[in-house]
Amino acid sequence: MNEYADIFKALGDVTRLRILNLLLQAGKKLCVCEIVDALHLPQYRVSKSLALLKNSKLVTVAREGTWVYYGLNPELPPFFKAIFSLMKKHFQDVFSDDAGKIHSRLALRENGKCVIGFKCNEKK
Amino acid sequence: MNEYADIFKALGDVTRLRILNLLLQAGKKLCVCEIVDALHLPQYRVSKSLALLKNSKLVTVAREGTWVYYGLNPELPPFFKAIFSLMKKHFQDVFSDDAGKIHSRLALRENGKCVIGFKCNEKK
DNA sequence: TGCCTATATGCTCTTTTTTGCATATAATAT
DNA sequence: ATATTATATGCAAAAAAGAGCATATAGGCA
Repeated sequence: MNEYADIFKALGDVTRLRILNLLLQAGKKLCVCEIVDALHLPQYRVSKSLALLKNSKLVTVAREGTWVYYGLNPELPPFFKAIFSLMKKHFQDVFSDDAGKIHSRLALRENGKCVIGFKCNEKK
Repeated sequence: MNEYADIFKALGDVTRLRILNLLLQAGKKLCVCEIVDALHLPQYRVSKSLALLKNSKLVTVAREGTWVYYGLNPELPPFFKAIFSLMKKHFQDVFSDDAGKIHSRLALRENGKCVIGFKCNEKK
């Protein structure tokens, strides 16, 4: 199909937008349980959204032991890098709760690493 | 759902992206037959894409007699205006044929108005 | 080895989107 | 009216996306 359409399609979903926003606002790689906890969404849903974002090359993955960290792909074409910086700026207000939650969650890290699982089992 | 996700979804389709690109590169309102001609797509497909873009508030419509002109919505929120200017810049290369075609088509206008229908009946 | 925790994925059901065709509407001219 | 041209839209089939649940995999540790 078309590279640009595909990426816009990947952006056309609230869960995925919220995940990307977390990564943007946190400014660092996040592990899956941190995202699950911040978004209050079922784990399988977060994992599936992350899988799609990874297929679209928007995020990259790095496993560290049991934990898996996702980060924004630093090798994105300039066009989408520009869109990401727009999102970073504008989404602060749109998903403001999420940003707060991820920051409290990040405060629980030890030596910069996630050491707890997710406490949130809410089905939304 | 979510305003941003909805608009990204509207951008997640090649036909719609190509239409928006025409509007961006032309810098003026275009009538449906001009778009059909430039994109070499069936008329119903262009009309349906335009209808969706209109529902997403990305474009506006103005009928002038038999002809209907579509233009970029000047009242978009700043976030999407910014995305549009990114698209205008970057899509010049991506859909370069389209831009050439719409310019030759626009050369056929008289007094700034479209005076011919579409000559292209191609099914792709 | 076996168990626990973190994460991924297969499967099914449901909902949305896309595609194509045929037809409807709208405006103009005869 | 009727015909013609421009545009929109209803409908049905096909394809794709989303939601939920259950289960699989993978790594760490007893």
